[in-house]
Amino acid sequence: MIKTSEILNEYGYRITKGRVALINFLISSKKPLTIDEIQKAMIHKIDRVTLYRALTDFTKSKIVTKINLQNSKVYYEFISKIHHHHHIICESCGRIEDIENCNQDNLQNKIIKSSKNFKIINSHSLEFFGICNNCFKTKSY
Amino acid sequence: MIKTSEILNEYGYRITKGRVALINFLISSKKPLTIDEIQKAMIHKIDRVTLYRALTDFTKSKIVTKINLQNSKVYYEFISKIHHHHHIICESCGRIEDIENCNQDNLQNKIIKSSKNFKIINSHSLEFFGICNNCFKTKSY
DNA sequence: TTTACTGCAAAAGGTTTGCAGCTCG
DNA sequence: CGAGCTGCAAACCTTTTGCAGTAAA
Repeated sequence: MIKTSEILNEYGYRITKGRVALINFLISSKKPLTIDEIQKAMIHKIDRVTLYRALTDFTKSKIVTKINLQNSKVYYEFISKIHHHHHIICESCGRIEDIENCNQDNLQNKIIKSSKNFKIINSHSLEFFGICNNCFKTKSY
Repeated sequence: MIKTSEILNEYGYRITKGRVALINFLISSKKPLTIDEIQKAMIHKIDRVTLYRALTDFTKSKIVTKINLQNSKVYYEFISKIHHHHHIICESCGRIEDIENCNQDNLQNKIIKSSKNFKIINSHSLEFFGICNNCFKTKSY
């Protein structure tokens, strides 16, 4: 069980009702969420502007990651220190599934070796786009 | 040498001065460009709104791809049918380098096998974020 | 001639800023 | 008490829409 207040403390944030609720919601959701989804879930608990400010802070502190799933929508997801993962998103309905399998270390090493302009890689993003089984069945792709 | 007018024809677009110039510029740039960069290069040749419309059309036709390089900036890049590639972007100066090495087919197969919700993957995005050699030297990371 | 493409103005969305008041430490 | 956090209004920036005029096929 993750102690939300400890996370906030660790990064020098104050323990406020809004920020605690936000982190808890992100943790429990276990998937990338849009600002709208977050705000709907937290209505009357936190203002939209405050939400933006908190998410910006948390992104800088790497408590949260900001993801772009092509949609031109921005998603936020709690960063689990335990498992780094990626996503596959359905281009039809937007359903998101985690992909645990990553194993880019090899590739990362190869890239560093062959690049003449880069020697440091800090992170990467890897997202897959497809059609989920449900949409495949119901919408005849 | 790629014939721009043939590309436009192939997808049923008209051969207009603006669209020809746009595709030519994207091809010659050989890297992802922001709307601003494109517009600056094409000033007095094409209106910003027209640019958006052309890029939206071309993205739908897969002549061009829209890329999100975390920056919260949107980039557009001409899709070369010859080599599928990815990018590494410098988190300090925004420099972008191509990565030819991809080889995600294996991973793609594994994902399809292990996913219970997805059987079709249409595409993927893979971007690396780091610090380029130049920024590393001059800004002491 | 027909319909796509274009440019301008305006609208619509999403995100950020300013500021005064509140609250955690 | 002081700095960080919050909410509201307003500003800002990017992208889209409406519409009339222009140009490609």
